[in-house]
This record gives sequence, C-alpha cells and structure tokens, in this order.
Amino acid sequence: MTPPPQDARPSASPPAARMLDVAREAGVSAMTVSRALRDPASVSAKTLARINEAVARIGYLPNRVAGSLSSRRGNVVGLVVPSLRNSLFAETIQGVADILGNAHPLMIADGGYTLAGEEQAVAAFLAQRVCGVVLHNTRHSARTRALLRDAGIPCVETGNLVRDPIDMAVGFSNQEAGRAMTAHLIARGYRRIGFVGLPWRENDRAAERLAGYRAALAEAGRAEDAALIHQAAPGLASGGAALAALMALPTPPDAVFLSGDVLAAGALLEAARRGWAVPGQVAIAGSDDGELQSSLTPGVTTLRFPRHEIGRRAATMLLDRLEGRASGRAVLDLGFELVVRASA
Amino acid sequence: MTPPPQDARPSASPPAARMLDVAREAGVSAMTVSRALRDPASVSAKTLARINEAVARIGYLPNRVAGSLSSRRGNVVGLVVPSLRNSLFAETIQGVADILGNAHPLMIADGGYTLAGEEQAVAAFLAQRVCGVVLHNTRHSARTRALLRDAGIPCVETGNLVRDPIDMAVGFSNQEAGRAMTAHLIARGYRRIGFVGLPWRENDRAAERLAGYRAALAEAGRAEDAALIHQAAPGLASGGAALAALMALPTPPDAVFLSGDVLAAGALLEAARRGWAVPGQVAIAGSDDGELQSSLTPGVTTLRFPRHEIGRRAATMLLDRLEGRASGRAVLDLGFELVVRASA
DNA sequence: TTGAAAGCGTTACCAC
DNA sequence: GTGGTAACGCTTTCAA
Repeated sequence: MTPPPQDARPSASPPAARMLDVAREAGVSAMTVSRALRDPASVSAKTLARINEAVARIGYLPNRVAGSLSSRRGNVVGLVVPSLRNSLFAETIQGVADILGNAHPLMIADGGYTLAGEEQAVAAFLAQRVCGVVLHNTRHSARTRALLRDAGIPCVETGNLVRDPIDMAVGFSNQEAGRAMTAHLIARGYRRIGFVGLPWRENDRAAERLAGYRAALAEAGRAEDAALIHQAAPGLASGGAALAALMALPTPPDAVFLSGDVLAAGALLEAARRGWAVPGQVAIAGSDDGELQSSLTPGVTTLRFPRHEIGRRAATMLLDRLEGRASGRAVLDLGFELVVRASA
Repeated sequence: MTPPPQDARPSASPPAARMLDVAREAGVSAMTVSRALRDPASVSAKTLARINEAVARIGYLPNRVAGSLSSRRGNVVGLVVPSLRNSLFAETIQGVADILGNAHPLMIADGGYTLAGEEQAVAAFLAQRVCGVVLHNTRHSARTRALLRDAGIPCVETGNLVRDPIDMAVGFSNQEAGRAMTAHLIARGYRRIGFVGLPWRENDRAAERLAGYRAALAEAGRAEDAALIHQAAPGLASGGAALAALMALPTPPDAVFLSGDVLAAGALLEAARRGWAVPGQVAIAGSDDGELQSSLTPGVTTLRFPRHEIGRRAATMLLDRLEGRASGRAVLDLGFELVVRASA
C-alpha cells in the first residue's frame, strides 16, 4: 500500500477540531470546555487537566470567529496610519503592538494620507467588528466621525493634539513645538530665521508647526519675511534643496528651522557639501529626533516627540475602556522635548 | 423635555443594524439582501436599487464575523514581521498592504526576532481563522511549520531564499548578494577586504551574507583573515565603530563591506569625521539601498533588494491561491541589484 | 429571481 | 461544578 502524497497542498485538509471534539475526548460537555479555556479557575482541577490534555492531543485551536459572534465581543483592534512606510508612524505602531500583545490582534490599514482612504479603512474595520480603533491623525471626514461615534466602540486619535476628539486622543501640540524651537533660535541671537516645512495645505501637523513659528516671531516683535518661508517635500534631498534656495536669497537667513521628516539632516549634508559652516554661517534646527540627526557632525538641534509612548498610551487607554477601568472622553498631552546640540 | 445627553459615551449604543433590518426596510427577504450585497448581478435591478437605498438609509455595515463563520471562509490575511520599527520590513509590509486593499484586511503581529514569538503570533492568527499567512522570515520552529501545514491555508515566506518552503516563498539569496559585492570589490582591485555584519548567530540573513563573502574570497584564491571579519549591532554609530576598529589594525583593510542596516552610512560618516579619504584610503560598500546611502558624499556602493516588490508578489501569490488561479508550491527569486557609486 | 430552513462553532442563560 | 438549549448574523442548500 503506497502512502498518500505527503504534501498535496492545497489538498482538502481535515476540518479543524471543534470544541465538541475536545469535549468528547475529555469526556465532558462543550460548555465545560468553553469555561475551562476562558476561566480555568471555574472548573475542577481534574476536569481542567483532562481538558488540557485533550486540547493538546488533538491540537485544538479555539475559533475566535465563532466566539466573537456568539459573545458579541471581538478582540481585534484596528489601526489606521497614513502610510506603513514612514518610520515615524512605525514607532507608534510598535508602541500599540507592544501593549496589545497576542490577546488583541492588530489590524492595520493604510489610509494613504487622504480622508477618503481613512474612511474606507474604518468602514472595513467596522465590518470586521473590531473592538476598538486607533487613528493616526486628528482630521477626519464627517462620515468617519459618524461611523466611529455610532459604532459604540472606543476610539483613540493620536498625533496632533485635538480639542474635540471623536472619543479619546493622545499626542502633543505641533504648534507649541514649532513655537518652542523658533523661540530657542531667537534666544540664541539669530536674526533672520527661515522656516521649511512639509506641504501645509494637506498636512495639519505641518500647518501647526508653521503657526507656531509665526507665533514665536510675533511674540518677539519680529516681522515675518515671506521669502524665508519654504515648503518642501519629504526627503533628504528635498531638505538640501530647500536650504540651498534660502541661502541663495539676496539676504540669506542666519538660521533655518526645517520641520519634518529628515529635512534637517538633508540640509546639514548639503551645507557640508557646499562648505557652509554650521552653525557659524547658518544654524540648522530640525524635528523628529532619530539616530541620523544625532550621528551627524555637528549634531542637529531638534525636537523629540514621544511617538512610541503615544502608541503605548493609546493602546492602554483602549484596553482600559474595554475592560471597564475607564470611561468618558480623555485628551492626553504627552508633550515634546527640545534637544539642543551643536547645529543651533 | 430635555434631550438626552449627546455624547454619553460609552453609552449603550443602539445595536448595529442587521441584514434582516435591511430586508424589512426593502421589503425582501434576508436571503435576497445577502445575495444582492455579494453579487449584485444575481438580483433584479429594481430589487437591487431598493436594497441599496435601504442599506444607505439605515447605515448598514455587513458583519464579516458572522459571514466568515457561516461561509467557513475568512478574508483576513495575517502577517508576521520580526519588528514593526525596522523600516526595511516596512517596505515589504507596504507592498503586501498595497495588493490586499480593503477587501482583505491585514493583521500584523511582531514576532520579536524569536522563533517562539513568531509561533505565538501564528497561533493567534489561526485562532482568528485568517485565510492566509505571510511570514517575514524563513526560519521557524517545528510547531510553527506544523501549525501552518495543518491549517490548510496558503502561506508565503519572504526574505532569504529558502529551498524547503512551508508552502510558497518569495525573496532573494543573501549569499549570492554577499558574494556579488565581495566579487565587485575584488574586481576593483582591493586587496584587504573587511567584512562587517549583523550578529550572524541569531540572524540567518547575516550568516548567508558572510558565507557569500567567504565564497567570493575563496573563488578568487584569497586567504581569509579572521581579523578582518567583524560583528556589529544595527545602527549608524555601530557601523562607525566597526570601521574604526578595523582601521586600527596593524594592517588595516583597503575596503570594507558593511552588510546590513545603516552600517555603511555610519562608517562613511565616521570616515568623514576622522578625515579618511573614501575610497582613496578605504573603500566602503553597503547593503540595503536607501535615500541615506545615495545622499551621502561620496554615494555608497551598495546592494538594492526589491523589498516592496517582495511584499507585492507575496500578496499576489496568496490571492492567486485563494481565488483558485494557482496551486502548488512555488519559490520565487526576485534577485537583487548591485548599485555602484563613488564609495567603492 | 426569490425565499425557508438548517447550519457555522461558540457563548449566554438558566437549570441541575 | 456541570450541562442543555437557544441564540449570535450570516451563508448554504434546496425548493418554489
């Protein structure tokens, strides 16, 4: 008798074991197995042992789909980010995943930097009956807000601090951050301070940073010079180009605050190539501290945002609500840090 | 009469609309609604219109949990990565997500660089009855392999090319890559070629690259010098330190291949700080091309891996199987590119 | 083209 | 402590 082929995939695999199979194997009812698995203490020690043996013997894996339907309670958490590629979001994602662990699987969708993309992702999550949602953003379409409000599940927005959250929010104030860095440059004695930011029409965080820059100038009684305000795409090369453009002005700046992505690092590399002394000829300040900014020479004076912690707190708030430890709206400001190095 | 509080969250929200509610609203049976939603063509135009109206009116969102249980077919795909933080994995994740779209929500778990972590993540996914799994790794525990084989769902391993996949695999050969870069350095006329890699005891990809380095030396009839082989943690600083260590040898190398992460960029920055001419005094080669390596001066000669495409192909293979367009095992080699710039 | 009945595998509820 | 029974909201199957 020849044995059947070993790896005839995708052969019809035997149907997965059910709870009833475990019950039979252990000589108890399905109900008892269910309880034993969810709350081992609610079952006698002997029964528990027999059930555990049976589970191991037949390789039983609980069916969470059936469980969720029956209990009307899911365990999956949904997370929407603008992009999966961006390492800044990756920090927050990791923070969320660290807290959730395997008990709360994480569904991640990429909303593609558009309100419509986010809305579709949220709708898809709700169809999967997620037990909570984390949004990496604080601007949403009206329908996104409505969907989430009506779903009756907890929702945490992360990122730019918001005054009117859908439900809960964790983040920091980009405006305050922009203001703080600009004030630092003013305090250091720089007279003509340039600003480079990501396209602020589409990006509320970038817009807030610019507002902070303006606020700081106004507070110091400085006039704003439109020629010193520059918009740049993300990327090292883009930061370098922006610095070059500002330095080509008839009256170039003596300091530039490049807010976002790795713009500041790009500017520093460009300055090195051009032989501009930093900070002697032009000071450079950035945002979003990372290994790159601290490893360059000179080190980049920058803002440090608690992105990982934001993820952890977002997940914690969600779990607290799911497990009844908290209720009601909440907005949590985790602040930021000004890291002063040699570049400014 | 005072209206009830507007945002009494978490107030008991009204139960979500069911298919039956849509059916009543549209004056048809639930069965007809089910069909209309999954295959609009199978229902008369008038009926379809009434159903769509009803869906919109009551804001119905299909319950995929119930649907999956009933049809015994899920739509969620599971993805396990060693870390969510690492931007290299982010490329592949994005590729997978791009192809899957919202029709196949993506569950992502972080296996934490350990076989046990991956195993737990896989078990959690199977409990959620995912319809397919993508693994960012080709080394697994015996139980991981067994679980996946018995689950009877498609599985794609990505990363280092593997000869014996659990089911399907997409990737490139790290050994070939290591060999190619080393051969390039030999062809350029470098005599003492150093190798710096990530800890190869725990990392099969790093081990393969080292094997490739050795193979290339052997092919060229060169003796291997253990002093020139260095292990380094990931990170810019680590790459700089590794280069410094090699350059401090009695007979320093004239070229160093730093394989992995941003080690090469760190080495280049270190060389700039120390005033070592690159490639005059020491040539530097790296791997994993990114904006950083191309933006530095000189540009880094490096290996480019199709990480985004690997994700896209992995997802495509999964969908092809799920939709019956393909069957059987498959191993896909997407190769790599040698990018020659000024540093080596 | 449409509908009724019978599950899918689990958990809630209530009895023993 | 344990077990029956009836959902959970949908899809499958079969009949009209």
